[in-house]
Amino acid sequence: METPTSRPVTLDDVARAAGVSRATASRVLGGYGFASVDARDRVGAAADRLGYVPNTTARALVRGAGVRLVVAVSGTDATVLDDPYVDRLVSAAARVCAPHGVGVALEWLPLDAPAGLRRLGDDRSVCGVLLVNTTAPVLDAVPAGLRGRVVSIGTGSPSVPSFDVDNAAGADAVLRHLHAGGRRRIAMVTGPRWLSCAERSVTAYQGLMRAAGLPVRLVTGDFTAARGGRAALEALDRWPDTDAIYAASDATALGVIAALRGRGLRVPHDVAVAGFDDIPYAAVSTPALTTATHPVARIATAAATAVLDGRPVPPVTAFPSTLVARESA
Amino acid sequence: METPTSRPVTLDDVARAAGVSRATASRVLGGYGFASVDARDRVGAAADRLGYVPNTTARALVRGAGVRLVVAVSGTDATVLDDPYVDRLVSAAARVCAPHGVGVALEWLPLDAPAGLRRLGDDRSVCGVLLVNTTAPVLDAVPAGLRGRVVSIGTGSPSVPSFDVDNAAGADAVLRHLHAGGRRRIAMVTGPRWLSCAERSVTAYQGLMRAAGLPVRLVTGDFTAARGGRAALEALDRWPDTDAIYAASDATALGVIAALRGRGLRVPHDVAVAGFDDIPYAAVSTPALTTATHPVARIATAAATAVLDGRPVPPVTAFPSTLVARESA
DNA sequence: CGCACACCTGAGAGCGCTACCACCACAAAC
DNA sequence: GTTTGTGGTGGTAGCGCTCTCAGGTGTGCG
Repeated sequence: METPTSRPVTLDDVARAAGVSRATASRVLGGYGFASVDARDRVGAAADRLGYVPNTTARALVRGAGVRLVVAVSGTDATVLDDPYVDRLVSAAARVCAPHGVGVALEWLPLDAPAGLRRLGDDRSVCGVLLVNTTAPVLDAVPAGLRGRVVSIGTGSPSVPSFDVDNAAGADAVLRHLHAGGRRRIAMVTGPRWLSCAERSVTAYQGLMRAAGLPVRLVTGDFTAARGGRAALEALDRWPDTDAIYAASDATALGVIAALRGRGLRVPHDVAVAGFDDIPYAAVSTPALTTATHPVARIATAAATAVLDGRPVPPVTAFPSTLVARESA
Repeated sequence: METPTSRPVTLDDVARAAGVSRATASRVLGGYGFASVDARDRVGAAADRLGYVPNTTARALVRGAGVRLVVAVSGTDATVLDDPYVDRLVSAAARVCAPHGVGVALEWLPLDAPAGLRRLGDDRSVCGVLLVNTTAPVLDAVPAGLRGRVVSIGTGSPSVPSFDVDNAAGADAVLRHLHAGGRRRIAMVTGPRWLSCAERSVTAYQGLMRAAGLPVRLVTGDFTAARGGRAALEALDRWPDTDAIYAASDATALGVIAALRGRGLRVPHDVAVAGFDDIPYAAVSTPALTTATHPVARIATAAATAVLDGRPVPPVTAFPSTLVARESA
């Protein structure tokens, strides 16, 4: 297939073997400009024979294109990177980027130092940024040079298009289901309060409760199961007659169920529990978790594709969230 | 901080601003070779003032270094990429690679066409490969040019170092716990049978059962919850007196528990269930899952660091797995 | 026949950077 | 005085590729 020397096959080698100039070989392999059928055949054959693989790095350098897509996750500390949600985002992005010769990097963007975005904007090896857990300060810190190369997974801004699940619709569907099931004293375990996109479901919850003349019972969570459990107990202590708990994430909901069980409360008999995300484990939990879908992989795929394409994107792309009614509520 | 022109700041700009040659600026910023204190100061100041960020792409090109680390997951079809295990691997790798200016790509390596590795070996933009779900054909397909740049997460070979959890020890710990709890008719739901590293726990199971004079009851799973549930029912149909099920993964175990519940069987009263991995949801499942730890992030971090460093690595690095006894067994 | 207008080609100038090499200054050793 | 360093520096040749540009060769048309 290739010469015994370990030197990698370059475009020059292919051109020489095909008896054409490097320029012609580049045109054929790059699929642009003119090239005769003869040249096309010869170059193609030579490339196959030599096992030529274009050097993405050199190509990126001359084209001024980037080779990395950075997933920048905001948060108070680096533990935000431990979230399975981030794992799914990164993984889906890495899958989309692979055929383009682009790799994905994962970074924590401290909430109080969003200036780190400057560096990303000045780094020509970065072809785009996926902002996760966006907040207003982060959006403000996006340098002009990054415009068109950055999208947000969550809340966006006029200059930063956003991709996210329709949080409000999902919350709405779940809460209506709870209400339809006869629940009237519904508490909510929120996500982190500084996270603007998570606040949408809080707003939806508040709106629905007020409209129905029901009490608003908010306890703060952070999307994790452990915190969800503690939050549930806190809610129970403050409002012992609570008959349903809506958790901002399935992980939280699972923690809530475990805590409830610890208190000797039956789900859904005593307290109904519903989550958000429809993670794989929701279907096999005990009881099976009622929740709303959150197409994380699809969102990440769309966001990464948008940056990779570089074409203008509508300011907001909301992915529908639908109810998945199971046993827990 | 920088000129109003959108042209990115290059090393030339810094050198000019500092009144030195590009070579000197490169030495200072690269931290190699000689440079007077004066030159060091001037270049450093100029770089700061101009907001210089080195172009990783150019650096990689001239150094012949790669800019991507490819996570190549073998499997019968592309659904292997949907596994949360892969998500964690990719995410951890992306975190380690980020400071090095390296991005992570995720690819499916068809089990029957491991020749895809050739391409990765010839691609100079690839600085390394993380083989996941390795099998003998995959290891055989690793081209010589990739030696030293590829490591396996799972089983390795003389030329491909491996990083993995100590599957046998984990299985051993869990099974001994089951045995100590009085269980004698222990079935096992395996991982995919073609996956050599997963077979280690099967071997451990078989060895332990035979040594204890207990029946070997194997049903095939694929690490997913859905398949785990079906496998559990299959085991129950074949051996109705089964009093414990050891699942090769926590996801499987969760599926097993759900299926058992569907049959009206109580866990652990009627059938004890244990898993492997200690995923976050294991602690909050109902009942809380007994399992053995699997430090996925640490493994991926070590593997990625190894390829990034390029230093020789011991052929096998086994990460300990310890029992986490909870309620389910 | 000349002219336009295709189609096709190769030379060559970089992309931004590293690293090799030659060179200079100065000091210590012979 | 010459030699041998040793710290410090700049010139410059590339890394492998793309893409502009100048220059072909044909064909159709006035």
